[in-house]
Amino acid sequence: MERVRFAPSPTGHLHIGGARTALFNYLYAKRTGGKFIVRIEDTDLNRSTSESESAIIEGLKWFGINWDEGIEVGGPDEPYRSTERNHIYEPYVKKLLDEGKAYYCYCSEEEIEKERQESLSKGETYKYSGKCRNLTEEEKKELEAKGIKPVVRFRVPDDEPIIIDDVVRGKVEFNSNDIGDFIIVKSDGIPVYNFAVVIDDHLMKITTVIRGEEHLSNTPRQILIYKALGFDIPKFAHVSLILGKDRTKMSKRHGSTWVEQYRDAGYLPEALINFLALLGWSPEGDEEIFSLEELCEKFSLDRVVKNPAVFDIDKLNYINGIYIRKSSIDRMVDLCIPYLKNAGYITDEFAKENRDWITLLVSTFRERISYLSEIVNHVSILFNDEVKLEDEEAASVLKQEHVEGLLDELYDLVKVSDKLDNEIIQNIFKELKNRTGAKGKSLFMPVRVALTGQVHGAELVNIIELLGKDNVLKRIEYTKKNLL
RNA sequence: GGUUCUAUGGUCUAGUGGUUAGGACGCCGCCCUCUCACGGCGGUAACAGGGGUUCGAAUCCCCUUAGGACUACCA
Repeated sequence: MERVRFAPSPTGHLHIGGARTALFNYLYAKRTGGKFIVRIEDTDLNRSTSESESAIIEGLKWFGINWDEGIEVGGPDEPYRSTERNHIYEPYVKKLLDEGKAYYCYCSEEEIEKERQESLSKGETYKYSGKCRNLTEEEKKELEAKGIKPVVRFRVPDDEPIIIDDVVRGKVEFNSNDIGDFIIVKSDGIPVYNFAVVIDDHLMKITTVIRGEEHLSNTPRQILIYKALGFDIPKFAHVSLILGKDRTKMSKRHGSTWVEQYRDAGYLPEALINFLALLGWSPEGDEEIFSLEELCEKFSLDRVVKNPAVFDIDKLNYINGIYIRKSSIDRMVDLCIPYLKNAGYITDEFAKENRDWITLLVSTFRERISYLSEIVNHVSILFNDEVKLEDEEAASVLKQEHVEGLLDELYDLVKVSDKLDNEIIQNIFKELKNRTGAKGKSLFMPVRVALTGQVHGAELVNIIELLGKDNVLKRIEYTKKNLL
């Protein structure tokens, strides 16, 4: 059975790239009937925070990506946070030390940094000198007496080819000569990520490691550890990165990079998932719109491409728009209310008492937005009491000769009806047409401009219904007085 | 600099030796329509360059170029 995992380090929000990695792992597990594990790799004490841990977990939950074993849900390999697994790593470090496959190193960071700078200035690649490789017991005692806390370094074997048979990239070959003895346990006794992942993945019986390409160059180090410990090496699948418009790794400079930011802007989780799935993976047919369930059935690592993908917000907007339009109106209303509230257009109380009105508003405007927060831009025309002419074109519509008479008739018609609903408004337009002889554009446009100040916009009948009788009358008065 | 990955329209991609190089986003046009949007239809646009291999290369090999990742007591 396949066992895969997502092992984020809690040093920030759930990044869009991390989300895709998690998604691919999840989809692969579902597709193969395997298990998906979520583990927190918090070996970096300085940068890890519990806030980001929960942010990441919340992000996954928001997507509807759940896991079979791991943090919060538990499982056979508890705990699922590496800082709590120190006692688990210890024996493996000891084993390596005892077998001479690792050794204590007392070099100071300053010393190492100096060596690094030197080789850098000479244009060489830095490799640890191996100075502490063969320290005698006496020398170690002496160094320790000075109070130096050693790190543990892995003794990298000479001239050993390391071949990764990557599921998505094919064979990738490294040579151990290019790798210096690297640190596996920091001086504070905490193992370094590269070491902890190996132990964790092994103990959790991970069969396929699906992760971002940024880890590809770490993989030889990890394979060396697998070999030294006599562990079976899992399959690796390195998925290429998501790039910004300038083709560098997506970062803050490129705009929103956290899933939280997309959620807040009003992107739907299923849309983001659909979009992310299409970044680096493609389905077999021409169809592109898939639910999470459908993706679970279709996903396959064979169809993951090697080349990096540029994050295209236009396409995301397109996909999100599709989901906004096809979701239940009730859900959209619930999701839009916070934006309307935030903009100061409605209150909680109003929302409770006027659900039908908000429903009409959302269904009127949802076909013109690509993300939910955009709705506030469109509805502003309903809430400003004064009609503002948008441009010259709008002004010229009102300058037509028949407009004043048209507005007078409209005023009368609205005034005598006790309420305005869709049918009544339709009838008012019919009657208006009879009385004035105006039809089509010359009938509707002046009304639209008189009421909204714009020559374009949503279904006019809906706008009138949303405005309501009083507002319509007020606006006609205002327009006649100020804009004609 | 070193190690390593990548290369089909502006973007995401299909394609695994013989295709009029397919789809999607974007853009443009038409239709629908009071307008805009939605929707429908149509169009625009690509195999980075150079060498091979082959009867035949987007597809296989090499070089060049361009871009990316890594190069920490970070992950």
